[in-house]
Amino acid sequence: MTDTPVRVRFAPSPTGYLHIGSVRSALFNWLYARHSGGQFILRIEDTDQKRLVEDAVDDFTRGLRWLGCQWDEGPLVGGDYGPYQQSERLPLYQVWAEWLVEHGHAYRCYCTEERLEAMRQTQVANKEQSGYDRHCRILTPEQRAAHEAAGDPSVIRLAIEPLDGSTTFHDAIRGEITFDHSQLQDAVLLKSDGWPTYHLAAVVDDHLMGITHILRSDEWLSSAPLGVLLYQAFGWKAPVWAHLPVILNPNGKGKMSKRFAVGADGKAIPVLLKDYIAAGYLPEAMLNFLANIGWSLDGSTEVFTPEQAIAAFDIAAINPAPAAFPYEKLLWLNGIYIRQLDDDELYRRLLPFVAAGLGLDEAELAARPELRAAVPLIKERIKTLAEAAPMLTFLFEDGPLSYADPQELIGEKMDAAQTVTALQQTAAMLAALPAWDKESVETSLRELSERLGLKVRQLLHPVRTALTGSKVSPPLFEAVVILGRARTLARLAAAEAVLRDDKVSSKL
RNA sequence: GCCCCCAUCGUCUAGAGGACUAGGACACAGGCCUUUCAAGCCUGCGACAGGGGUUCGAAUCCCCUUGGGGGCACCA
Repeated sequence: MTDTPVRVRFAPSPTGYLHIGSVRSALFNWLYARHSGGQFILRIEDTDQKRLVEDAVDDFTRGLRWLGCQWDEGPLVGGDYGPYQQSERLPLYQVWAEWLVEHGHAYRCYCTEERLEAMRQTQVANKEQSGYDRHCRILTPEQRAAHEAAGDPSVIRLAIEPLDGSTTFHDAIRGEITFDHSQLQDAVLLKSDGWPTYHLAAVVDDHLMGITHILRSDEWLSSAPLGVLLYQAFGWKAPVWAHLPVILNPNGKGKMSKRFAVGADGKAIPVLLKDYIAAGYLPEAMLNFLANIGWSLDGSTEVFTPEQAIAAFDIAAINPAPAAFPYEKLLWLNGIYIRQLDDDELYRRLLPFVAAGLGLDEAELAARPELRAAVPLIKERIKTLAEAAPMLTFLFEDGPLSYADPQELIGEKMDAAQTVTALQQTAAMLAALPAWDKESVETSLRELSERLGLKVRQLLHPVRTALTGSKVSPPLFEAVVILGRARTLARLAAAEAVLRDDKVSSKL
């Protein structure tokens, strides 16, 4: 345990919606905060004005809450270390950037974009190492005065020092990591418009907000020494760094991009949390799934609660290797969680999805009895909430079904005539049934199949197809009950007629 | 190109020198159950990237090679 209370943060940039990889980073931070009884802070890093996406912050807060990772400080909830939006903290960064200049750890650079671009071109042409040539680092006081007098715009750059040294820091997942200073850039800390870059803003905020552990994506590893040097320059106590392994495309090729990901079968899969939400994944499944990428509860337990994860979470146990996104496993897990829900709860969650899938108004759907009755029938058959609607359309169709291929109505090892007879008999039997419940329907149909000398599956095939429009459907006896006697008899008659017509036409 | 990180079944992982005949899970294949499809249960398939060391002993430690990933902006 640490001597000071643990404070971790998730600091997304509102340049896009919540990416599934970011969500994993947020989750690990949250798990660690809860594990150690510390605070989880949400901070918005909106220093790139050009790429701002208007409703991104809303997407972040909704996504995090959907997952169940509530932050202790940040947007919507406040806190003692605010504001939690970097655009509202500009003076802070300017003050600290100035401080660095005054203390010789940073310097103003007056290089124009044109000069920088020309320098890059030359470096590429000569196959030299790329990077800023530190032109303005060695300006004389007179030269600086001249630039200032001329009103030339400037940025503030970090002065890497010593230039021939190296920086070593400890990563809680990977151990000691050393970077030679010859590889480091005199990175821009404050842009010419007075806004900070990530390097400055993150360090200033992490320090001012009392962040003790920085768990962030592996992509930041290369710029970590900049952060270390900055903490040193400021004379601040450095936090613990832990760089989380990146998540790769499911096919293992390249990291999952902001825009799309490639599945194992080469097809695209969603990358944004909101798309997973819309596809009908459960938050409890998503949390469980994400926690299992780069970390595991005990190596053998696949399904576990947030409480279990919190209790067992350990930064040092995180696997440093990049991981392909195991999409198939998410689907499987989601199915597990769906089956764990009780029927009323599943019904509640299904409502908006089925309404959307069927093109019905949610209130209208809720007023009907079919969906609630069908929940137990589809529970074991869906892996996402969105998959329910297509299986249930036959229950909400009030008119006759269309049978694209009448041949599909014909039962196994049966002909059209036999099928017609079977459908007729079924209709007659069901019409006369005294009670309309599952047992009565099942008993009568089983008896009928015996009487007709058919296997149950043989009889049920045409009945199923006639009633549902498909060879595949939820369990038939229950479906018949939900469908009701009127629609059942109407469909049986319609199917029989279609088969007759088809038989006639094929004989002509 | 340069720097950094990583390396166990197809995939997610367990394994922190002897308990490894390398465990679990997804996927896949077969079987059972069965009114279709599922679900469930059972069985099977399947890995320590390669090469050198260190050690009585290496998946575990070191080195090299190879492979994969990430980063090299007035973006984060």
